[in-house]
Amino acid sequence: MSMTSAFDVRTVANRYAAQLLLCCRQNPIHIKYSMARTVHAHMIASGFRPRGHILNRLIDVYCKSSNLNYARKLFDKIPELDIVARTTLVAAYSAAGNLKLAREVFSGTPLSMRDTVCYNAMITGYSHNNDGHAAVKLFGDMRRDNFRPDDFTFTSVLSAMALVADDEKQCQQMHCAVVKSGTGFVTSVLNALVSVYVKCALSPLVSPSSLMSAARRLFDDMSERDELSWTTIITGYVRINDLDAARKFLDGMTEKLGVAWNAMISGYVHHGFFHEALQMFRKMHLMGVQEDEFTYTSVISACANGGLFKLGKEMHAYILRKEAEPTPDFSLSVNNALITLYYRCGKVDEAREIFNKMPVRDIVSRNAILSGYVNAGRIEEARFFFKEIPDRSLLTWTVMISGLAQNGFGEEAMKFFNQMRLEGLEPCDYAFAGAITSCAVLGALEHGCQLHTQLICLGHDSSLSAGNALITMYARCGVVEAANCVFLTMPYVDSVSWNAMIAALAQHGQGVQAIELFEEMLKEGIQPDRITFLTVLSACSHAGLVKEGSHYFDSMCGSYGTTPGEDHYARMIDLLCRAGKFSEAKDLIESMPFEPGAPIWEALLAGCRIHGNMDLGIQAAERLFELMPQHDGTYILLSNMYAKEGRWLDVAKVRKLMRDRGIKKEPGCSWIEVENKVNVFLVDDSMHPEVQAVYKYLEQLGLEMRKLGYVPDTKFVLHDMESEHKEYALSTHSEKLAVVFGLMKLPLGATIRVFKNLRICGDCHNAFRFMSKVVKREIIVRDGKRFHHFRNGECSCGNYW
DNA sequence: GTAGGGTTAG
Repeated sequence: MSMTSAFDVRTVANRYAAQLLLCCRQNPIHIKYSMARTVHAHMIASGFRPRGHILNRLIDVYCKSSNLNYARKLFDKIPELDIVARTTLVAAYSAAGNLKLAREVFSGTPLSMRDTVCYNAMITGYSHNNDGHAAVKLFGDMRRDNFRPDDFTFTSVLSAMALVADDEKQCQQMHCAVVKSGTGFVTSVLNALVSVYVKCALSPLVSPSSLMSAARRLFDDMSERDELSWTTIITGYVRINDLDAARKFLDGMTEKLGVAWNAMISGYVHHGFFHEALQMFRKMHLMGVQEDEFTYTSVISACANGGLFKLGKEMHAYILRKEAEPTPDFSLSVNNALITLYYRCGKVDEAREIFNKMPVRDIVSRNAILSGYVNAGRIEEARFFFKEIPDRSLLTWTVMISGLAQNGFGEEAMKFFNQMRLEGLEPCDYAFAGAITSCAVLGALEHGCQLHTQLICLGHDSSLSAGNALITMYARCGVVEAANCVFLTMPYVDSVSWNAMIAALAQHGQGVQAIELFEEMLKEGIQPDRITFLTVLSACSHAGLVKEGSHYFDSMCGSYGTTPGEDHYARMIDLLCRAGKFSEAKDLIESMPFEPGAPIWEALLAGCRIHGNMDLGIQAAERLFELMPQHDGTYILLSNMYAKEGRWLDVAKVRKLMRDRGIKKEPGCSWIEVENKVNVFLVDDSMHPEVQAVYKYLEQLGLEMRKLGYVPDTKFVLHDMESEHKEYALSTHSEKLAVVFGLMKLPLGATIRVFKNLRICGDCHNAFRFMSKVVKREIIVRDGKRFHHFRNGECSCGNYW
């Protein structure tokens, strides 16, 4: 082999260096990566060993392409890596989020080789990966080992401290160290110090204003200030919720710094002052302050959160005009905000169109689209989209879990929650809220309680969203007291919490208490929303409070400026019909500002069923058949109306109609928890030993009841015309099997909780009322969205039946 | 070879 001259080596090295430089210029990272790999392959083929800045550049590109394993294979084994290469590796590994690798390289560097810069890189690594404590500790080690911290060190360690500092003493100690080190005049160090004070101002242990004034004094004494100095003070005021001080500070600024204005605008958005945020933007525009993607994202988010869709669209048009050729960075954040704007105003397809056109997308874009599908109830698309997301974040899972739960897919939501944990993600309070909601949907009280315990253990018990989910869960599982306990012990509540608690009382027949709670809510100055009114109207309906219901319905448009929607009208019709006030119900329907739709007729039919108002009921059913001929609920309501009057031939006609029109009687399934074991009942399982046992018990019970003289007077026993077991006292719906199973297993006085995947029908309702009296147990049945509580022959429920 | 902020998803 011929000796290569020094001259040749230099030429080759220069050529490679030039090639690498070329491929690193203005290319997306994956292109840089593949170009660098090609150059590298040439080096290997020609026997050239990269060193010095060529090696560093290669390391940089490989690491940034997040192909860490490949980078490791190439570089970790090189024994003679110099301190510069090692520092590059440390910085690159930690920038890619892999602290473990960074630490390995750092620890593998002997003390004699280390310098301040490599400590700085490691401290920054910790700081970037949110490990403030480790950064501060390494800073201590560094000083112990006699390395002199410089201005870079202080800037990094202070920004790490801003993650964890929570008392004034720590701030002052660091302040002293800065002064002693002689870096106390460096702007970046002082900025970082100010932000530590600002962070401390948020700690519950201190007085925010005193820490904030310390930060402000530091700022006032600075000899040189840059953009960041101003911005830090503004965000400080914003964070301690002193928006006026922030605004005053900004107004006093002589320089026109876009970043500072951005901080102010986002502060307003954060605290819900959307109009103020937009006003700031207008002023900024008029004064000619530089706008950028941060400005636009905040402003669009103000429109999205404030429901100002028209303005939002105008902003969209304005941005398109202004930024003819946006950079990928610009369009990423702005488009993400736009996606949110569009799906929030119900235009998921427009949002998706923006997503499709985006040059670069990230996890935020994907999560936003996923939320769009979920919020629109387009679960099938959400499932598909979720599957295609490669880099699922905690939020991705959370959106999916709560989306499934809210759309009634409780079991699937639970599966996702468990899967997420299996993949090593620790659920946040929102994820818990989703899982708890799925327990509410399933009526899984035991599981819900377990989640409640875990929530407390993980310190999420003061969470608003989890608390709201717990109220609903306990209420849906029949434990109103627990719901109330959660409501009373929550540190912060919002209108959702109030709504949930009012609904909890209403669902359990405590209509009067529900109204009282509503009045209390008004006294506390909480603005009722459309959901509140829906809940209050159904509370009135269940408690038979016609006068109060009408009053609240009227006050909705009057005092609270909300327009009643079709659902509100439907509740009013329900209220009036339950009270037998059919002519008033008819008047109300005629006075409606829109054509009555299905919910209105359904409420009317249900009311007619209760009072046996056949003519009107049949009219309502006819309208429903026109509007939605395939909806099984209408047929069930109608047949129950006939059944109640003993018109069995008409019942049979309705059943025939159902068969003729191909409306399937869905296979019902019920389940009951006894001694922590879940027992599932399907009507089709008649040969199952457990079901056989139930039949046997049922037979005995039937005999007993006949002996007591109950059976001959009860029409419901014969109602299920298709049952093979009609000779028994109770016909064989799955929920009845479950209840009877409960009677067999649970002692007198116990509460039997049954959950059903379909609506329970009229004869079951009668049967349970009757059973709760005869067998002296409380029976709680949950079906779909409704709740039935049977006690001593009475039923309180949020239900038409 | 190393540093500091303002934004977007529930």
